Amino acid sequence: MRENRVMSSTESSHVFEPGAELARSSSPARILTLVHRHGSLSRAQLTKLTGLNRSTVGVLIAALVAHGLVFEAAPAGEAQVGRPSPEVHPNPAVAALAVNPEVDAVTIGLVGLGGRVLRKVRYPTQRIPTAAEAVNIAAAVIAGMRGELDAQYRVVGIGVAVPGLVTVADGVVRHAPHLDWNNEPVAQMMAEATGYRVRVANDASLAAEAEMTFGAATGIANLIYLNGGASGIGGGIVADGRLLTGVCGYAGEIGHTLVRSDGTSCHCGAFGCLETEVRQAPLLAALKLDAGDPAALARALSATNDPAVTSEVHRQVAYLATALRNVVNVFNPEAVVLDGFLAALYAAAPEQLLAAVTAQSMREPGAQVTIHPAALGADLMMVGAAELAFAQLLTDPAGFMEAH
Amino acid sequence: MRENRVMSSTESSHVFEPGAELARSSSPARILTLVHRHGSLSRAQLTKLTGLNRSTVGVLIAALVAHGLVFEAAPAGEAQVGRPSPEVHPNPAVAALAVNPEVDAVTIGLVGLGGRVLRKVRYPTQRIPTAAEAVNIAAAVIAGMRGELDAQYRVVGIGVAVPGLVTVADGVVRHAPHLDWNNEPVAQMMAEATGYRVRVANDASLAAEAEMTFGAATGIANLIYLNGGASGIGGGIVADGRLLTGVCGYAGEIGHTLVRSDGTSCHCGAFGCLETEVRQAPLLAALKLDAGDPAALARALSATNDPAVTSEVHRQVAYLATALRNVVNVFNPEAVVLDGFLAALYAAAPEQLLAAVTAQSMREPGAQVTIHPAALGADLMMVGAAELAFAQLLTDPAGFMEAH
DNA sequence: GTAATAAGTTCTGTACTCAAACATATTAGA
DNA sequence: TCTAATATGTTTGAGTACAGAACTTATTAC
Repeated sequence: MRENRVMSSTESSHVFEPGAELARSSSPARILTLVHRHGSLSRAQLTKLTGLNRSTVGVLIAALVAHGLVFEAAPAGEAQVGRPSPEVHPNPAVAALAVNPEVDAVTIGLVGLGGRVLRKVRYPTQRIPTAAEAVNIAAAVIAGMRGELDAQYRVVGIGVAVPGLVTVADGVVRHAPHLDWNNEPVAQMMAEATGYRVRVANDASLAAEAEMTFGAATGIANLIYLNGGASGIGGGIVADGRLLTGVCGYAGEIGHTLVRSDGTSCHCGAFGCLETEVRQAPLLAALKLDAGDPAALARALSATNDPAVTSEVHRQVAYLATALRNVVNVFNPEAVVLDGFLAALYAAAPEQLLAAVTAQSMREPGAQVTIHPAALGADLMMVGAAELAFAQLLTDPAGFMEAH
Repeated sequence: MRENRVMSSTESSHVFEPGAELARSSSPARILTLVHRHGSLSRAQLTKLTGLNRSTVGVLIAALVAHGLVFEAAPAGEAQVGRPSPEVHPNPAVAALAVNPEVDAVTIGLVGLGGRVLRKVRYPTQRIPTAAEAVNIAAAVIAGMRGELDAQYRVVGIGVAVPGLVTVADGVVRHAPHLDWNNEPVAQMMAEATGYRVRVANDASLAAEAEMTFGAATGIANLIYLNGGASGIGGGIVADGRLLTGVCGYAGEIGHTLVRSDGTSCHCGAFGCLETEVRQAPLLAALKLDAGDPAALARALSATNDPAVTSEVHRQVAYLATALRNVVNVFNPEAVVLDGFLAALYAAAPEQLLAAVTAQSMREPGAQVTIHPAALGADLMMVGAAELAFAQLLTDPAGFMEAH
């Protein structure tokens, strides 16, 4: 357990160094990552999945057990012929903190190795929080959990999911339009306020990774994730199993691609963006709802047959299809995962969306792609942000445990 | 030297297996790849670049020398203090064949390890070649070179660059609209016709990789490549140093993204694509040229001050900027490389394009991106296609040389 | 109760890599 | 011209990761 220590502002080592995960993923890393992603696997399954010799797998798991990262237990499922293979479980006491500032709340969570959300605290705010306020709220909640954390958990760090452009290397939020944050060194602020190691990234990118790792697109290596929120559309792209980041970590802004040449101008500086044409507000207005809960929206959409609503749904689905046509042609993804009100929109007119995407896309990539609603729901951001904090541990378990 | 043997159609091993390069890039692979990409490097430089111990580097280079993949020579440049470090050169006698079918010709090349084009034969065709004709032409040219190849070279295989959608895993050209090829098993056909191992991929994707490896974007890990040809616009995307392929290898079709909602319909099934709005033909028409040579086009554009030409240039640059805005927001690339008539278009109005891209893109990724004309010119496709054939050798030099 | 099966365990060999000590080829300066 | 400084190649010995073979163990099938 780590001691609760005060950090000086020069002690920058608690901001994760970029390139720390450049080290080629080692064998212990592969095993720990598999166990983390699957929740639990038998030694025999790990042997098959890694392609390593079973004697080697034995040694590696023993080391992970010695480090307290995993534990073995008797097999649970129905028995097979042959000696039973013990199941390897991730140790949920090895945990990561997740922080997700939004326009109306700051959510703080604790996520165990294996991806289970162990604690979640949503702290509503009266107005849009500043970066300093968000950090203070998170730090206060974490301070409140500190006794429990130090007694029962090994916390590997904090992952912060921010709705905006983030330079991942230094953890600076360059521009979060809806929070009105500009050049906020969130990683440093959070590290100084809590003493934990901190990494920051774009929320939709983390969501994309979480959906690939634990959600609707488990095991799919090429996927597009799009989340429709009250304030806009965020996106994340996973290609060949890796999240696309671009040079600075800004990649994935599918919400700001052209879908309508004569569209209205967008806060991003352009016009006719997906985000300006496909919005939650007109749907809620047509339905005379004011709550932004995606599930309620989906229910209301399926219940209504008001032609004004239907027409708005069709209009938005057409623009969404155009955006998807672009990304399907450019990425040849296996799946598109829709979250938030976009999932509700899809549920309201699934055939229309799929038909429009297929018609506009090039034949071959268009025939490949499938569309799914997101699966992780409320815990998505916690899991995604935690993944950010787990990354270094999963890349180099032995090195990480020795260093911390 | 491999013997000239006849292959049966069941002998499918000569189509490269997918996933063959899944093996984590080994140390000999890293050294050979560095030498191949740089043309030559001193042992001291290799030690620094790989981070390996110099004794290890010595052993590895000795093995590569023993396999005849590289050779050492006295250092050429100006001398430094200290013992001179011998330069390691790729052996150009280890070579790959490159084939590039186009609407008016089939080009066959021989490219040595290190990326130098050693031979190039352009075989013009009277009409658009069928897949069988293209394979026959290539096989005939290769048969003609066979004596020289067997005597002086070790040929690692054939890479084919096709302007169309290609399933890389099995080497089937799904759809090449301008060649009018559909579901042509080019890898298998070429393997049977020549006896060599064959891999096939999209031409623009290979060009993107070649520009990253040897051309205008050397060492840039996140780049967008766009090539404007007589028949359309092809694109390739490199993210984190790896070419994006998508699930089936169709990724990169930036030519088929929306730039104009009321644009004309495109052969791809959609409308308002970059490829339908930005075309070489109207530029040539305005200039009263009929040759499609990009260099001549660039010269003519810079020489003219005909307002009709200028207006067409401005119109096309505006649409190109819109397409670039989309990819800049989605990928956050470090560089955009423009080739073919798009390079001429850029040369004609560089400030306009850059200003429009910067204005429309989100501020942060827009500020990051630079625009470059392509550097490799005529040899680009040969180098790119050869890279496809070299891939397996570069990934596992020892294993490859033992097996072949 | 015995065979078949599947898997964990132990032991040994090999390949890769590093570090240290040593050898060598060059420049800088006395 | 000689010597020091420097950078690098070379040799040797040791450590680590991993595979493979032989052996052991726990389960099902008959």
